Amino acid sequence: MTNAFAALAEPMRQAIFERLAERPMSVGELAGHLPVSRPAVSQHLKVLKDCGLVRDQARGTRRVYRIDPAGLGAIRQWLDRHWDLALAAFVEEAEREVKE
Amino acid sequence: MTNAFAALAEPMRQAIFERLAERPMSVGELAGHLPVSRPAVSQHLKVLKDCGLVRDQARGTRRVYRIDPAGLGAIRQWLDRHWDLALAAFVEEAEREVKE
DNA sequence: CTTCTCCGTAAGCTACAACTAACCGTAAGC
DNA sequence: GCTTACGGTTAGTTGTAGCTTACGGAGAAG
Repeated sequence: MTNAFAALAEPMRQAIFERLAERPMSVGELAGHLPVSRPAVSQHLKVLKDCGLVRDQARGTRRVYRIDPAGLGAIRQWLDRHWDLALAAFVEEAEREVKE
Repeated sequence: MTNAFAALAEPMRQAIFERLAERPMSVGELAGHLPVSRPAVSQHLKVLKDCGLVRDQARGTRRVYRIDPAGLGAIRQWLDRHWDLALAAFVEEAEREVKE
């Protein structure tokens, strides 16, 4: 996947991410609450992990996944940067229309 | 498209969005600066428009597109909500580990 | 050592998204 | 009126993401 945006764009990954936002969970537990198979959840977790959005921890035979706050931070930075740019352009455009 | 996240996930739409963040532009001008055909840009703009991320305005035969700040606001709200959730879960988990 | 549980990975299929080429509609200019 | 410029829409193709099934590996329990 290219960036963290694309990772969270997928609806199923959003659902997984929201579940993990409540509390850390194992792969099987996630799959039990979602309408997809366990391998599918595992693949999604791999994508989220590569983007730095989640972290995994071996817990016996199970593998517990939790959210990595740093991942969301990167998205917020991107959004804030373009948020400011968009607002600046919007204000500038509004001022120009007033002069006309 | 499902949500605004998926709209901005596409790299080409991100490029278009960043161009419009600098200043409003027409479809042909956007296509001239991007490595895709004009219909492709038009289709991407349609997606962005449906998500409320951009607004269009007829300017003679040309059609000028600009960013709609309200669109980014929705994403920020979603992000902030889950940002708080993730942080809360993270802190709670950290506290529990201390007790063990 | 064997068995069971839990998970990751590979192979294969299917569905959808992104792109181009071609067409049509509309506004400006002669 | 005709022509040109600009943009939206459609049809069709192609690449790729997401899913399932099947398999293999690692740890816990007996």
